[in-house]
Amino acid sequence: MPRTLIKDLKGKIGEQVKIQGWVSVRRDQGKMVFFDFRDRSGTVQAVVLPSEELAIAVAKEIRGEYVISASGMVNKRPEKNINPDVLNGDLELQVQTLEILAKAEPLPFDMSLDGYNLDLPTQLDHRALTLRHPRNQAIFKVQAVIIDSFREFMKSQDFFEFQAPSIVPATAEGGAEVFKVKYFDKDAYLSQSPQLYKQIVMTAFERVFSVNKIFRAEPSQTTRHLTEVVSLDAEMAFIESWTDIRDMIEHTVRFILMSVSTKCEAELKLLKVELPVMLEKTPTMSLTEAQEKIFTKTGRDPRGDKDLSTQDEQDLCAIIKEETGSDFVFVYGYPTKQKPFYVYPNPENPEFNEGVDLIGRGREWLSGGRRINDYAQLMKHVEEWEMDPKKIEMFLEAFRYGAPPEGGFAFGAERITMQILNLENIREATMFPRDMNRIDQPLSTDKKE
RNA sequence: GCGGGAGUAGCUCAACUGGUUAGAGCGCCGCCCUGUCACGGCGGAGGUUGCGGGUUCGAGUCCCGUCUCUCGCGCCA
Repeated sequence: MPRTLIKDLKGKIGEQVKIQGWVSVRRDQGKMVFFDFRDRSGTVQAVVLPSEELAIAVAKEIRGEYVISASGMVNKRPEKNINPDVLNGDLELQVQTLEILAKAEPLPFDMSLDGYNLDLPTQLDHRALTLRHPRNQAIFKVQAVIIDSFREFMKSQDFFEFQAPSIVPATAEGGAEVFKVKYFDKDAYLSQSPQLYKQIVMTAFERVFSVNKIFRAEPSQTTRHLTEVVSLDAEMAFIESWTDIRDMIEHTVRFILMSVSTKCEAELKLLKVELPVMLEKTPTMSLTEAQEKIFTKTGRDPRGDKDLSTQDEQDLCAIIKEETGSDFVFVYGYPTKQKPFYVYPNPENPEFNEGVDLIGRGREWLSGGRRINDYAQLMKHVEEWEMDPKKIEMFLEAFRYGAPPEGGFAFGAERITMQILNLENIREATMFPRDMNRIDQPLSTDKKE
């Protein structure tokens, strides 16, 4: 008999079926035994009646996470036994034959829905097991929808997907720390960002995006930093103003939120998450205006700071939420010297640039902005930023031979998953997180070889 | 890098100002249960209180050292 998926059982009431999957829990009633049964498509209750002597004998052996194959009749439950609170609570499989496909050792912790309450390090130490928990599956299903919908929206706007390299030559820019790798008898580095590559590809394909891993050797052990990240990057040519970038960011994030809302209803319900509110037009202000607003509303004075602090972001979001109802705010115009060489300075006030950040629910979601496309201006910045032109020659060549006005943006898939789901730690939104102190296993100093 | 918090059973936690044999829930093992709802009842096993030293009649608790985890800030084009 072919295997039936649990999600298809509703249409098979009264029929003989075979289902295969994992046992989430066994409820042994003595003479009869119940199981909660799980496959990739859903969960259902199976019941073994006392009359099925062979099956009962097998059922008594079964424990959590055993993999079993069960055949029997799909029954509608009697009215009084219907449970509206669980999936498939109105039907059950009445088991006739039971086969154990794989045994499982006793679990190291409680995997039940109610009892699942692990410290994050414990959860990550046992990722191979905790990945099976419905809560974690919900998080990663949402993440898959986020990445899919980014691709879908970019393609709908005629963006071209390219593959950015991970192995790169000498560090082009200061700032973030990089991982050095042995490259035959030479040195190479892991890419921190596809920034320069996406700008190169933009000069050929106009609108480009990439979904790729980036690596950062920042010595930061926080709830929102990883050393290995999935970066969602976009770059577009022929813009008229940095506001074209702001608008594209807004449309992209709106599309992602809508996709999550329609495709992940069950997951959002399980995770008890409400999506943030994005207005028709998201409030937009300069860094200076934002700092002024924080000062007048809170009395705390961040005016003149080179960037928004963590506290500033929280305060600003609270103020904007109260004034407009929006969970998001765009902030543009950062001190030119504080940002990378390629960011476009405001022609009327070159002290400030045309970079823009989207801040939501008190944290930075993504950043982008207009870039310098004029070769002479770019070379002037290369000089002022004391960079070695030889190290970015491929990038410079693209701009030496005609590059249109352009800009782009980038954000981390794990970070945005955390933001959308209101998770407290980015590691929850990462299947196999890498940080200073962990690569699958903790990197304890006393365990070092 | 700076500052705070924590480390007790497989997991999550408790143990008032130092005071019997360090407890509970869940999990595990055994028995019971014909409609359970990630059940229920009875019983049982399970601990070098991270590690090392010190103070004390007495240390999970106080002191010193050390290791690990964690949170906040900084860093993070």
